[in-house]
Amino acid sequence: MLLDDLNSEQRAAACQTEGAVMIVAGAGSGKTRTLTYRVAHLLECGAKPWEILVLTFTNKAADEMKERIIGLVGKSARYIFMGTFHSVFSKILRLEAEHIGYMPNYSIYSTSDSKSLLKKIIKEHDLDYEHLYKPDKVLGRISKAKSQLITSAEYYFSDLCKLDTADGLKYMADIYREYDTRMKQGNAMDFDDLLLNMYLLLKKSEETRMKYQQRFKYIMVDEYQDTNRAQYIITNMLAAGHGNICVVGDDAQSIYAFRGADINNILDFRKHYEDTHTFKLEKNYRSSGNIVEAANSVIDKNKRQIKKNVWTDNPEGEKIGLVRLSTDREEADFVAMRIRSLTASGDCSLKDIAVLYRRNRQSRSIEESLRLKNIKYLVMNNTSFYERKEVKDALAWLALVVNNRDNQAFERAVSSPKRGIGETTLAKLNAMARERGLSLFDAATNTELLQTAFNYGTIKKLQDFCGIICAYSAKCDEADAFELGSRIIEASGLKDCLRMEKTQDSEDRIANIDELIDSMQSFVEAEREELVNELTGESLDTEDRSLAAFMQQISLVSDTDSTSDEKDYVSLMTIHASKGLEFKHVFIVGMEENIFPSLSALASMQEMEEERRLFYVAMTRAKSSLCLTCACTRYEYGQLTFSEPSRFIRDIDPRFLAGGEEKKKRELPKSETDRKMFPWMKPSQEKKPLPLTSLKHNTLTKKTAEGAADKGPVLAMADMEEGMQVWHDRFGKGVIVSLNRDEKNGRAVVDFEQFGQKTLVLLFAKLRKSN
DNA sequence: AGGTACTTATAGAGT
DNA sequence: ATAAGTACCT
Repeated sequence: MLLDDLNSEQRAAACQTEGAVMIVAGAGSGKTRTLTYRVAHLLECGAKPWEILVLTFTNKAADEMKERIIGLVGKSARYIFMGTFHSVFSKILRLEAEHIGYMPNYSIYSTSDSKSLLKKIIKEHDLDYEHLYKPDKVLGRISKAKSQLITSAEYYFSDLCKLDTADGLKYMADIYREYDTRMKQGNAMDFDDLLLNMYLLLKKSEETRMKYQQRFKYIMVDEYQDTNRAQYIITNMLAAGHGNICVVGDDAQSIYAFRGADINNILDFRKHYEDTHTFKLEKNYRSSGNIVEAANSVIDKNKRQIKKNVWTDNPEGEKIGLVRLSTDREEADFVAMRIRSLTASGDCSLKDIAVLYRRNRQSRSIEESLRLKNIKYLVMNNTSFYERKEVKDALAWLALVVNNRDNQAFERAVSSPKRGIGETTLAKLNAMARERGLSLFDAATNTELLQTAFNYGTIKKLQDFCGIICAYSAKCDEADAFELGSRIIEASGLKDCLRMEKTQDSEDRIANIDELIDSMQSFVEAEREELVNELTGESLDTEDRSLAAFMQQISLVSDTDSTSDEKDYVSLMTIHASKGLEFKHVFIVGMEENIFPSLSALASMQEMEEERRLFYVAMTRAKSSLCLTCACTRYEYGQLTFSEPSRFIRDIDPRFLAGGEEKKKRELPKSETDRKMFPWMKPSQEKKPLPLTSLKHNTLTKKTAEGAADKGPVLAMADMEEGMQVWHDRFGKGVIVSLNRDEKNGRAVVDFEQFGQKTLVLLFAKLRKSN
């Protein structure tokens, strides 16, 4: 019997197929397992695969779950509609495009496409794109609006717009509107548009809404704690007919508030569905007793959370390792060495090991050390492959063929390879096109128009280019992605250019383009296989082998950058990327203030708590061993910087930390120069790394008024906010508890580390930002 | 138009 | 350290 593999609470959750269900699932409590069996159970009870919609947060999670369900119930599970919000919605929007004023072949703009369009708009309006209206910032605000389902037209009247005005960004709304207009003209959507437009589609057309409400009879949402308002509303809309919606989440693992995730969704869920069946999975099957307890002791420090009792009956296991090294290089070497000894003992392979870090760039030093020791590794990174120039160029050609109106793609494709169309020509063409509301492509194919501004040579160049694009666009409906795509890339001449260079670098670039072509081939073949299996015609994603479908898919797929063809490798990834995964042995590196927690989290309590949850996520990835490392110094922006151990280390109950026996093996700097660089190291400590348990108190808390000199300038009232860490020349370090911004009588209650709570008159107190 | 040399800001996470 | 932007040259 299928459900025998579950414990009673898991089984109860899996069997509750009807109505609103909320599963609060602690780390390692068998959440995926429960969801998987729930789907299998639904199918057993007679639901059809295509009536089930499962929304996940990452593609990885979706793929993994699909595989597991296929393992349970067989290949019919392929027809379950399962994927990330973005990929599922992009497929629906492709089918329903005309209802919302789009063409089915719309482009999906990456963040960098969006930013470059914004920059262009901001420049055109003679606004300051370097400081005030930084594309990054502007896109962030637009994204925030969209995640709250505020359209560009509504934005003018929104609270967000008032905030902009307060921040001196009075043209934000205009920029948003212009951006929106251009995106529509270009038949393009950004990531947030996929959600916003899905919402608009359901809202606008009752017929469509009913269609999907009836189609998706059972809806499941994974990682519910990381959904934003838009996702909350849309899933409710889809479930509005039958009310069969099941959400799974853990507030302690909410780590995407920065991207608009709203923890209130979990809380509001039970208000929205009055008779919600709630299940709590608290038994941890993953980690050793020590790890579970240590992680609990950390998350306990957060104030805002739903109380949970995560427990395990796994053996206590090893204590958590803690090592401080002198430099980031040594930290990396240490990790590599430990990995060596883990695998040498024979009870684990590289696949069982992960190195986690807060920021992508930290992978560098780790990679170097691993390479040096010949340890195979794989960096799970979202960008690297598709951000490479040659890949972007090739993709621009493909994008332009699929969607002629894609101006970003036009600009990139027309100038790579170089064909004598430069800045000047493009500027003129841009102006011309905008004046008439045409796309660059349409302008460039309009001979009469061109003759008003360009000489014969330029016109010829433009039209030759457009001719190639046109020829392939005409074949979009007949040829599949691989067939068409590989021909376009050949015709682009990109590879020919590289071939002529004949350098190692150009060889690599060609290989990258070939890899892209390979991925088109496997896209086409994967789809083909599905077609052969069953022909119900009911599943939305079985038939589409077109280049347009390929382009939309890869825009939403994060890439795993392969540095190794081996199957056995150490995994390197950010903590964010590690969510949902587990490893026998986990290293968390860079456990340092200003890295983890990150510098920008210091300002608010909310962000600090999110960082702590992130640490909780990191710790709970480990099954049997966990090792934390930090360095005294590291290079940042090419400059040597000094670090203190992370405050999160203090959050761990010392009972679960290792004493330091294995650390004796490590040697610390002994040379004369090193001694000068690390004056705080006493000779006796040089024999072994500093045990952090003893170190943390003196390093972290010893900080008195003498540090004031290196503090920042005195804060203005407007720059203060509750939860902010501040420095007072007399009372030292503290946190703002409450704030009254009255101009003359403004006061702040500050909780000082060493002096307790004080009320300060802001007019006189010189508060500085503390780090 | 396009290449090269110099300057500057920069990186927090990812669909 | 490095990518991106600018100034200047061919």
